[in-house]
Amino acid sequence: MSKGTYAFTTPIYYVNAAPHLGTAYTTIAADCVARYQRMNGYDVAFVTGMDEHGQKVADTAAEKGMAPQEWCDSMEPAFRDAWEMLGITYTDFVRTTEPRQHRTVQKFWQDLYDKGWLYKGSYEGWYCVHEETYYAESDLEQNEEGQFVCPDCKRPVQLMASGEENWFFKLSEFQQPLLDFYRENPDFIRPETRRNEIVTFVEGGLKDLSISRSTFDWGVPLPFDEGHVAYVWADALLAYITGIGYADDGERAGEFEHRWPMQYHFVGKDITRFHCVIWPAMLMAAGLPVTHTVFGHGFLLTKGEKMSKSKGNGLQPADLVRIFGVDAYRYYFLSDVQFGHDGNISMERMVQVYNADLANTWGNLCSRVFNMTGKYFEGKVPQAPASSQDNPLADIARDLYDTYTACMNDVDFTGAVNAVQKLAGAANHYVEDCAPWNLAKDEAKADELAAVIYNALEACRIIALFLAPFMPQTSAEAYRRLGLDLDAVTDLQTEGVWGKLPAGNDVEKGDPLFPRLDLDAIDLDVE
RNA sequence: UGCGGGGUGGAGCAGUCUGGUAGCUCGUCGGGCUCAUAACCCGAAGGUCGUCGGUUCGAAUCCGGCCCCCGCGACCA
Repeated sequence: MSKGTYAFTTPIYYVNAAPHLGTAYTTIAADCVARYQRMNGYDVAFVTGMDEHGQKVADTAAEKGMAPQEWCDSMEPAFRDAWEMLGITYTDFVRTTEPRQHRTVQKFWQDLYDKGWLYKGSYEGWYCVHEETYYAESDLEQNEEGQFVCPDCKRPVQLMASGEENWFFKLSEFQQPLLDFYRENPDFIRPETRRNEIVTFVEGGLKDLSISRSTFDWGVPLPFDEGHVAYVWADALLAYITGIGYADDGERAGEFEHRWPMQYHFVGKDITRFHCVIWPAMLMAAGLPVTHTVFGHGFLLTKGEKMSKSKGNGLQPADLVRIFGVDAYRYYFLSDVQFGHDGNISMERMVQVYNADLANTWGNLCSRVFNMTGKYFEGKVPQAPASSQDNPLADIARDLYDTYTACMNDVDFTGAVNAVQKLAGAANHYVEDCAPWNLAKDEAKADELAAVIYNALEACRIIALFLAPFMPQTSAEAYRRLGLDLDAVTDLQTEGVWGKLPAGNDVEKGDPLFPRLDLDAIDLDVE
């Protein structure tokens, strides 16, 4: 039945930071794709997880008086619960401390070792613990006390004793192969501005990458040199393949070969470099195909600034879910922020979008149409006269699948939502034009009334259907009120055809799907 | 210094790649309807598209100069 596999990931989130609006944003976007592709008949693999290794994690655990594993375990519920709250339908949650991830990391790097892509060397450089990266002295900055500090995080760096040896991956040999790859696969890095950045960076030359650490042991030991553990990125990136069964000889044997390469890695724009340079080079070295597309989305900004708690604008996902509900939360971030661009978000805007799009347009459409069905047809979908196929809503609905699909395949969530909302707007318009409340006063116009109500109901069904990847709960509820089951949908295209709503179905008015909100009445209580 | 993003009616954005009467949501003003969540529908006002110059029959869109804002610091996508 399946059209094939469709696999993608969010980043494997760093364990030291609980989920926030940013991580939730990436994850919601991925979930929207997951739900969409399932409705399209694909067998979806959606991998997320937690990145738990590295010195910073060990240090944090020590500060808390915990063993590293204990600290990581204590963070898992924060992620699992957040994703459950947001309705995230991941298919695998990979923790980098799991035995299967150890198997992946060891198998992968052993393979690259065997293939001659690694060598042991020392690095004459300065090391920043926070960034877990070495810097050349010429790249360093100095603080007020004259200390050398990390150019990225401004923290003091340590001079690593010469003779300290690490394993290096011959990344520099991939400069040309990567540039060729970018040229031949223009969709590999999206959006385009991100792509240009990466190309410029790689054209500037690549240094070999230190992929091991021997100064601490909180990581996966390299099988060919047990005194070294894998560098965090040499570990975390591989969680993507662990999540689809790489190095699994048990019940998931063969899954990796079936699902790789993936369609997408959805990442924040700050980590596109790791995904667009190091990761494809690692895969090329292993002789594996490269993920089709890395999408580096933008940041969410409040009042034009990056979000932060220290500036007092640290909205938490749970706060917004409490106020708006999970569906409106998802809808707002996916529809109002162009995926790929930075987006300004605010409570004012959220309330505005909620009231305009959800309460007034979509929710109210359901209310008025379902209510009239109750009033004029005893709560049953009227039999549509043959002529009802010919109406302005059917015309719009006919083109909707193509428009919507083109947007969704391009991860243009805003465009997809706008296409659906056009039908909702047209339906409100249509009801106004046809004025069923007048038709109901004239028995000679019973057929016309039936046609109008049927068409309006059918528009509601189709809107609910196409909004389902964005707002799964309310779409399922709208379907239920129409006497249908959204879970039974297996093919969006056929389900989206006009006229599928069966006459005679019971229609339930129900409470408003999206009660209007008053900004002034909202208890922010965010601090 | 450097790298990147951006400056479009009161607010937030789209349009810029592939030049051709400036579009959307909200807000404002006037009108209509009554099925509906003070919702819905119609109409109107409001922009020399940061700035200077160039190319062109024609530029928000292409080219060059300049000005301003933001990110590349922080719990972080």
